[in-house]
Amino acid sequence: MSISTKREQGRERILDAARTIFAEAGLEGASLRAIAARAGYTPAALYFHFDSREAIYAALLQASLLELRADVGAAAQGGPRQAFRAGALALFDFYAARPQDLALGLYLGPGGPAPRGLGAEIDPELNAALIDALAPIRTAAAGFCDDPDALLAQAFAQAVGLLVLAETRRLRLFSQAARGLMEAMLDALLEARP
Amino acid sequence: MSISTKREQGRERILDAARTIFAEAGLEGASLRAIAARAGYTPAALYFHFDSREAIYAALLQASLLELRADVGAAAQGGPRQAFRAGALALFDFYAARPQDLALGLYLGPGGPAPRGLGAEIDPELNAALIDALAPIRTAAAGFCDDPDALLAQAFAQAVGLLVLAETRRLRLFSQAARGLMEAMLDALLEARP
Amino acid sequence: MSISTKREQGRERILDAARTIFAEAGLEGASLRAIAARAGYTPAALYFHFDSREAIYAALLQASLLELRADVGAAAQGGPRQAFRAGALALFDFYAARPQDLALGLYLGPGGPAPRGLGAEIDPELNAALIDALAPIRTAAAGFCDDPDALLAQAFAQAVGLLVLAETRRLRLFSQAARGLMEAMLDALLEARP
Amino acid sequence: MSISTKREQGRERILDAARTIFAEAGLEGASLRAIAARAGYTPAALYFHFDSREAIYAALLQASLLELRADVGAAAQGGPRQAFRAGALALFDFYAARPQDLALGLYLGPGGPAPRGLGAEIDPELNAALIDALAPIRTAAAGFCDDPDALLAQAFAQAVGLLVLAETRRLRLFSQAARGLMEAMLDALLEARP
DNA sequence: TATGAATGAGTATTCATTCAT
DNA sequence: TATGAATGAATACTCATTCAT
Repeated sequence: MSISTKREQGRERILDAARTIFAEAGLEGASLRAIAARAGYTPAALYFHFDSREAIYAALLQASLLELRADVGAAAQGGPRQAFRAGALALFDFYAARPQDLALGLYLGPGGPAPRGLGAEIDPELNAALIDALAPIRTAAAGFCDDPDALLAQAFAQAVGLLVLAETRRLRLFSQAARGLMEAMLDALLEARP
Repeated sequence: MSISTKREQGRERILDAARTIFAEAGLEGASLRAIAARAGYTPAALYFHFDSREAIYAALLQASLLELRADVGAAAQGGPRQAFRAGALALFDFYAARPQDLALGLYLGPGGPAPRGLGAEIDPELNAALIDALAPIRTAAAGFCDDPDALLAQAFAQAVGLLVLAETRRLRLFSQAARGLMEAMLDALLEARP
Repeated sequence: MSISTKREQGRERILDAARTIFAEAGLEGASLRAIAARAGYTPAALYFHFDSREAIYAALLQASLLELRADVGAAAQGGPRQAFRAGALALFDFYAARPQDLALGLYLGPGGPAPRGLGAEIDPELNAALIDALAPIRTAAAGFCDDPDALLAQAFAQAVGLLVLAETRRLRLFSQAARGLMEAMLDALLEARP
Repeated sequence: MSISTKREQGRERILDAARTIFAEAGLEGASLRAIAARAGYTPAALYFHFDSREAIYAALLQASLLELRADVGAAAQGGPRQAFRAGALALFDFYAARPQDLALGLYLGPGGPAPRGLGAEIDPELNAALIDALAPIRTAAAGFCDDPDALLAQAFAQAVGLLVLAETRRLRLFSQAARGLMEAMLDALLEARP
């Protein structure tokens, strides 16, 4: 157990460093060297804890998705329609507060939005975690309509779209009004399924 | 005319090469060297036609936005509601067919979705081109509601969100059903504003 | 004559541009491109007026040495000792006022003080111009001692040394007191040859 | 000890290579790549030992100044006047034997004699080392006159001027007679302060 | 578990120069 | 006389990764 603990400590030290760097410099600046330096390690040392730079990203994303699940799960309470609305807004708020996690989640890394996957092995695991995190929203949707996947997808897409456009400052109004637009869109979706 | 043509030829040769590389390797792989090699040029030769690598990106994006404007303008015909719907779907279809242009448009370059802008000087010009391209959708929306900016933003965000999630394969269903979801969402938006 | 005039005009335009760039950015920044741009020419156009970048430098230096000769000649008046002193000080003042010309004169270009010569062909010509410019000082020295070359060399070296050290800020005091040191050194030299 | 030795070995290998390249090709040719190649290293490997190309230059200069101090200190013995004379001649001899060190010392890099310093942080350190190296000459001067700074500056400037002019072959006679001129100048300075 | 040392491939950009037109 | 187009070689520096110790 002490060994396992020590191992965990090393991992956490690295992940904390990575989080800090991400917040400060984005995915771009989060080079392995930078993370190692911040963690007080040599670059080579990171390879005892992670297989590659991508594995660090993946671990970070995994942790982020766990937190997302907690947030969404806590919010999606009450009747189905209200739970759906609150869960989707929690999703929005989560990523609004941590834009780097969204970038990580989409792996908006060097190369754009579809950078040949996150590495074949880790993808399924992460995808499962994502589906898990969104499950409460889907479950709520299933309570009042028969195509919950569609509703979930639309809400998710709206959140991601609004946040990406807000982050990239593609339209002025987005920065301010994004949350209001998200709410209005959810209301429209709900109204359309009486 | 022959002079202008020759100059234009060089630019087009480079832009075509850049387009090809983008499609093959994404923004990530579209290094200046790679573009030059594909165009059959020396890296240095590109600097005769463009001031920097970013200027090539900008030219590519500019051209893309012009085409988008044409597509959207052509589609947004008929009564306001129908024009809105058709224009937004044209926007969706445009980027569905050319995902790299979306990456370019968001400049999802190294560093995630908000990489400190495209360089201060060219940003405004490109943003204007984007607003221009979306104008027909906004105009149509203004024909049947009093917050056309909101409607435009929601439709734009939905398209971007769906496409980004489809491209990144974040949810299985997206790839197939994205367009249907886009349509349904537009219908919900329209229904909510009778 | 009109042809010759036009040719001369082109040369002067380039040399003026080069002088400006030198003053602003030093030898380092005086690339052929920069000079051409400042002159309103294409880089390639300069090759109709000069054989190479070095040839431009050489022409600049040639002109500078002509001006130096004028200054020194005008100053080296009166009795031999006084003429020597005044001539040497004129030399000092000349380069103190135009440090870039000193850099050019020594060709303190990339590579230090002895960068394999200024190009074999132009060297002799420039050297003759230098000897010419310094001739009044030597002549004056010949009026009161029998080793005028030594005196000239020592005075020249002292001026160059003081100015180089002042320019490079190697010793604090140099910047202020350099001229006083030059005078005192000349006086010591004169005293030593009564 | 073995660790320190190995690390030192790498640094020395690089510095030796740099010295060789300097001697062969001057500061100009001493590119990072060239140094690395000569040392049998990859360019990237140099960054393990030094922070930048300038840091290599600085280390070289630092070492040179230490040797200069030793030479000058050893020579500046005996009564004040004799110590001054011998110290100044040691200075001259030192740089006469290693002209590249003089170039380095003046950092006669790209851009002429005053290329905006060696980088703000290392400058003071190197300047201190220079002052240190010259201290024995100054101390000796203080033993027989009340403006030792002036005397030091004049002697230093004369050495630098003679050597620069000799290296650049600006005057034929310099190459041969430079040391004699240096001696005569020192004698004149001493005579003028009885 | 961690380091020191090193690699090889890569980055964008600048340079003086050439040559057909 | 001048340009537009292009070259080839060079620049310092960064990257993720490997491996012996």
